[in-house]
Amino acid sequence: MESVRRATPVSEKTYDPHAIEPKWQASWESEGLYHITEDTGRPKKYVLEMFPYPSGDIHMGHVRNYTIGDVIARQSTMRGFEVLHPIGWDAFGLPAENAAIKSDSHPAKWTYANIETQKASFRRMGFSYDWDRALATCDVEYYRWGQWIFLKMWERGLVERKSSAVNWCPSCMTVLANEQVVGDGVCWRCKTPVVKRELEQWYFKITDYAQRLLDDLDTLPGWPERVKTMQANWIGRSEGAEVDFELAGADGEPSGETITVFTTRPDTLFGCTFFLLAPEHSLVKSLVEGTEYAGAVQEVVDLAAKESSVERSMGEREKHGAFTGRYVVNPVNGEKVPIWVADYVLMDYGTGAVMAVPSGDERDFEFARQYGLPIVPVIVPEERRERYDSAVLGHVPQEVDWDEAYSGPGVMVNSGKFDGLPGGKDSEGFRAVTESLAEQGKGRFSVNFRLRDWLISRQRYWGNPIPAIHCPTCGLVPVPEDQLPVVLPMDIDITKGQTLADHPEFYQTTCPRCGGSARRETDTMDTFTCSSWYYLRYCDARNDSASWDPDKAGYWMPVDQYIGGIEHAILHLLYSRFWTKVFFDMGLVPSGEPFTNLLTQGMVKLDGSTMSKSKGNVVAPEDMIERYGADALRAYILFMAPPDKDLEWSYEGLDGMFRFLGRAWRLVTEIAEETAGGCGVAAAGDAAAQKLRREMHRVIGKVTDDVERFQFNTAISAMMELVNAANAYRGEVAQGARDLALMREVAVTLTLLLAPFVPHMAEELWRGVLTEDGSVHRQAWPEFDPSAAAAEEVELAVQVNGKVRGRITVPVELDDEEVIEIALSEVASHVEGREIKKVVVVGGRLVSVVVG
RNA sequence: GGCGGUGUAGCCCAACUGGCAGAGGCAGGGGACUUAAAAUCCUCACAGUCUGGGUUCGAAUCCCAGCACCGCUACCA
Repeated sequence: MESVRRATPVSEKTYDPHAIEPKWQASWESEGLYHITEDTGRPKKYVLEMFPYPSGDIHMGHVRNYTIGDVIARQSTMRGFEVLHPIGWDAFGLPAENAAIKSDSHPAKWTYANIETQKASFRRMGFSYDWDRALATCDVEYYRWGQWIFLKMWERGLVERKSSAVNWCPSCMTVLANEQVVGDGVCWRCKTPVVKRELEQWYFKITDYAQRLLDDLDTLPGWPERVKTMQANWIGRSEGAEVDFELAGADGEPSGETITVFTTRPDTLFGCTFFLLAPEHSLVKSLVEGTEYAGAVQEVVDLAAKESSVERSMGEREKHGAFTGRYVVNPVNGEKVPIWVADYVLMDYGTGAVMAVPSGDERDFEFARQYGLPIVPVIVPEERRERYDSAVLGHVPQEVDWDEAYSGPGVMVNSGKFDGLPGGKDSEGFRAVTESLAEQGKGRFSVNFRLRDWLISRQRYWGNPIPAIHCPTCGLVPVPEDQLPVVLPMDIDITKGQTLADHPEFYQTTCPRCGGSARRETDTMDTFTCSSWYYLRYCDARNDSASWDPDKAGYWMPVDQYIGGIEHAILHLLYSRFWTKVFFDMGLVPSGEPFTNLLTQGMVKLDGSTMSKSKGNVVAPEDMIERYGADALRAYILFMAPPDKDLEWSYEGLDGMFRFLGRAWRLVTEIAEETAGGCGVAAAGDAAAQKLRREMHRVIGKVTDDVERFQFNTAISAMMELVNAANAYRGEVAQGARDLALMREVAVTLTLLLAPFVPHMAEELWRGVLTEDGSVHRQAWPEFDPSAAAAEEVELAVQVNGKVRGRITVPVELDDEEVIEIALSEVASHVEGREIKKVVVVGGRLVSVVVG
């Protein structure tokens, strides 16, 4: 093959991102290229990335998140959709307060300065946002509608103020929702161990929606399975029964008082050999007061209180318990069961009381062994029944020769009239025992959820004020709608750690109901309330008379593609689903689910660990933009790995991406020069041209398909192949003999395919180099023509007993029988004299011959 | 402990969901161009898919049993 290498190019216009990127960013903005409206007649698509917290400079995680969204948005536009692609800032929150304290500034100043910094970075990245819809949740024009929503929730009975043991972060000096206590019992934001405090707080009754939140996960096929699993686990639905145990008085006689427990295994009730109360249970004190048991019980209570304030250790914790000296009566057999206090019983799950069945429950088993309590087998595998059945033994065994509890299915023994029934989760015995209890009024089928109400009040300044007033005569009074917004005052001395509770001008007010003097609520709302509806505000961001116009939400919602980090699998994504269901019930949105499809992107790592300032292993996006330009960074972060997988940063790889962009640039510019004098008419072309044309169409198909499946890494590699194929063609066919029309088509196609990935470079190639009209980002996506991609001949491998013994090249239109004939003659020497048992033809791939 | 993910060339990653293990890139070797270097271009080698079984004409892909690493979760009755 003759190597027809160009000499020094005629034009020395090399790829220079620093010249073209700012130019097009300014141009797009002045043209209003990304400003969108509702009434275009094109189908809508809502592409959304989780909005950032304005923490300062952007990091690689942002780059990845927003680049993925930008490619989807841009390609969707080219494919004919009217695309809503907005951005904003989740701007309330504690870091602003902390930073302000440190720098003797104001949270607002810090926040808005950071927003400007990030905005500039996003512009430099070339993201196609409709800036006219940008918002910050700390803008009063935004948060006033959060207050309005709060009032609507209140009207609907979804707001509650109640006292209970709550999570308190001593570092953030505020309470936290359960979802915000992460990992090993630490604060989601500052990682400080959380302590329990009994406090009166504001809640949203998300538990009212527990069943719907669980059920509707099934309506989300476009969500990753693991996110749905995590949410289902968090909601934690358990089917079981409530069982009422009557408390025996101190004299041992029935007291008439009952304690109800929740159990998922009512079939094991006959094996209940002790009864447990959580240390925090309200009955504990009265049961032991003045008795010889008080001391030991108090020790357990004190230990538990200390435990929860100490960082919990990994793995199993040792169990502690003490007998109270009192008994309950087992409703199925009237037996007296001792009541113990145990620190493995949680006050905030179920009723805080547990029927302990050591033979069937791992924890109870351990506790029984530790304190020498009896273990009565009640569910045993059928084949071992005789060893434990009182009907055989003549007495009820009080001990088992087991190393662990048996919680699997089996047959009921030592259970009175239920003996012989199958036992286990959701078994016949499970139902029979519960029904029997129900008949006597001592129990009932019941469903229990792990999910608890969402604690939304925060004792912090930089948040959305809760629109409520405490009136000494009227009690809790909502701020009337026409008195909204409750404006967050700016004149606060944050360096002294002041909050609204230190601001009399704010909290001194009058009761809207009776006119008397009253105190305004000084807590602010959890920042997750702000992020629970921002995607709706984008639909109608400048509305100053409503949170949003339901018609506009009806047009854009639900979000077609949502993109963000897995860390919000429960937090933000659960809260947003909850609010959307409330809005749906209010008729404000068209669907009960906010996000139809969810893509959770992986982390960006360096040397195997996540980048973080504290580890000092951060690669700053701004530095990379400065060196290689935004386009190379965008393309590279997509090229390294599929979007949902973690990726390992490599500087060398970015070099390679920059080289590729340079090659693509050179290819298009050289073709532009070569075809500057006209292209002539497209000819049938020689073999080389045909090959290039096929390759071009194959790549169109591949890139289209890959973008649809979010396989941006392979989409980019396909574009590399197209560049390689075009260069091979130019190496093969001498200048003057080339098919100019085809080359021009390749250059145009490549530019269009590149456009969503490297928007600045593609725009410069389109308008500047190829001198085409309009913006490349308003062009139609290249049409894939399968027939143009199809080859006339295919090469097939011929296998004999699984080994490749030859190759044949056949016209694609040959039928299987003809292919087999050619294949057999190709491998005749391997088949000769042996019996052909089977021949398999895999179209376009291979022929497999099986011989005896 | 529970749930989930990943394991393919020195490295990052592909493989039409059962069909010849390699598309692309990085790093490496060789070459062209250059007085030289950089840049650029051409070219080459390298693994039999974590291990052990099984199903199949055929397994990276499906099944079973393990191993390793990484997430999330965890006394939820």
